[in-house]
Amino acid sequence: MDPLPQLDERYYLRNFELLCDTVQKQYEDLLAEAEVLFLQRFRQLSETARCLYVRLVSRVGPLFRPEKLNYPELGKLDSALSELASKGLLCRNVAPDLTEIFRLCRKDELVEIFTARLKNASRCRKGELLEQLQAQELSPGDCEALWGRWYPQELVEPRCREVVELLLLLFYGNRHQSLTDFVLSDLGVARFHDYVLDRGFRLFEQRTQIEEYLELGELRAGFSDAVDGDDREQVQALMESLGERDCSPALQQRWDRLRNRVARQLERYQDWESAQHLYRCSNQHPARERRVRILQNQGQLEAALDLCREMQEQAWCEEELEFLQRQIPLLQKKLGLDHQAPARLSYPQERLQLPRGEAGVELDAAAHYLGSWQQVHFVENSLINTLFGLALWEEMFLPVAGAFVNPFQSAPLDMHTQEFYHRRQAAIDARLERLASTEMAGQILASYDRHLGLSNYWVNWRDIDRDLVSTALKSIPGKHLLAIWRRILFDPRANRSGFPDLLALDPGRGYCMIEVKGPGDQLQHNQKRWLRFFQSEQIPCLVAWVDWRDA
DNA sequence: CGAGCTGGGG
DNA sequence: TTCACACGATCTT
DNA sequence: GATCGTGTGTCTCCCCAGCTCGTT
Ligand SMILES: [Mn+2]
Ligand SMILES: [Mn+2]
Repeated sequence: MDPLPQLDERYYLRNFELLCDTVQKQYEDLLAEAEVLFLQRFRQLSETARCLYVRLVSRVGPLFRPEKLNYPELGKLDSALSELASKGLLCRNVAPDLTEIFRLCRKDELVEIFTARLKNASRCRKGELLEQLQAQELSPGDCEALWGRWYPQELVEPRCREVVELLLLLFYGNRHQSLTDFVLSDLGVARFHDYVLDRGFRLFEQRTQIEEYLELGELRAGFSDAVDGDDREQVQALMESLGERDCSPALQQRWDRLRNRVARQLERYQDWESAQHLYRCSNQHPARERRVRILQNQGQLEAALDLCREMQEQAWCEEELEFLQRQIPLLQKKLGLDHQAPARLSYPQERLQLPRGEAGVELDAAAHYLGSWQQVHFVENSLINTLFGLALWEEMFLPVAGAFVNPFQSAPLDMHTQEFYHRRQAAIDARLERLASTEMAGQILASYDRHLGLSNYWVNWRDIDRDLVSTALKSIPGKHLLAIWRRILFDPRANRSGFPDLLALDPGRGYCMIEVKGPGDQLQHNQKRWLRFFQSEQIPCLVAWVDWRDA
């Protein structure tokens, strides 16, 4: 590997300032007063103070012990801390609660602080000590007193974290990327296709859309807390706010996914009414499937069947359709109606007796099939998806309006929506046509060479090397690949998974995709759908049912 | 004392 | 946050 | 036996220091 390049000493400050400038240019009219004020104050700080602030908000916190901060490039931190405090960007002398004390201190320090209240301290784990103290229900005052006696200095806390969060959201257009994306890019760890950034496009056109995104994030975090704390009332409260809330089209999917998760939790609490209500508000699979199952479990079979019929009019996705094909005959049978058993899926299969190996069953099976094939690769989804990404690379990064909003994207924003194919239909059709009519392997390998190492949501550079791409293309007919890619395009989100474990190859002669099933494992729904498709396209595949042979 | 985990860092 | 799997409970046998 | 629900591992780059925790 190439050595990583050196970064400028204060790279993190440059990155943050670039981010601030970009957001301000693009979104100035949507910023609230507090956010504008933050940017003003931040810019007035000395460079050292700005650096320290960026360091602190990039870390977990929320509180810090100043003597533990170690930033040699910033020199003594006292004046920077004072400056931050005087500009309102830092709180000093913050009182920590019990959990925060545990985060800030090592175990031996905790024993010093709480020595009188702890038993068997040396034998207990840190978590057990925390439980001991929590059981004693120290008042905040007690806690503060003990802390003050032990720690003579002031804890500090950077302020306006939520403003920084908002700036990140506006810059990236999501909540999972952060300043580290700059670093990874500068270091060359993550490199990106040279796509056209659509700075004229704004993901948010009104303040309310920003608020909605933030609210979604808060409710999601609230749900996570509620589940962790097994807090049934909080889940109930979430149900109320989620049911009523009306959503912008852009966020509808995410809201519905959260509704589904909350409703699922209500099911676990056996609160069928609330769950039904929330599922009814959701237009995202598996909301309707869950409603059918709830009705069925409550014995309301007619209602369940009615809902199934309604769903059949317009199924939301293949998975839902298959659910209906299984469930409708079942309900009819229970109701004593005429019914027709669903057509059973048939596919090539065989049983294998193998000695138990130490690695996964897939590798044992792969070794076995090396007896009849020249190569066997354990690739699951990675190979087909990589070929898909290589085939449609240029189309993936076409400058479609609103597709690229930050410099660190490995796919367009509409990748998972129905629109992805439609917006690029002419280009994609032309590309597939070209791949079909002229030598496909050369074009795909050229894409491999041209784009090697660039981040692409579909392409797995680590596991799929050039030889494998080349051999696979020699062995799999282009017609098969085109059929598979068309099916991926039909629903890129659902159809990017479920491929068989193994690809067996005789280079230039033939291939077979083999799904390995160990004892007790069954075919997943997405695996069954691909198997059915392989059958209809006469694509060679096999399911190998393994059990262990005693050695 | 050392294996293993976490958070911070480039 | 995804994907595949293991395992146990239950219902469809 | 099939199906369903739940929990788990692995993973988002790689290295290092500091820390935890269980073993000697
Ligand atoms: Mn697998
Ligand atoms: Mn398998």
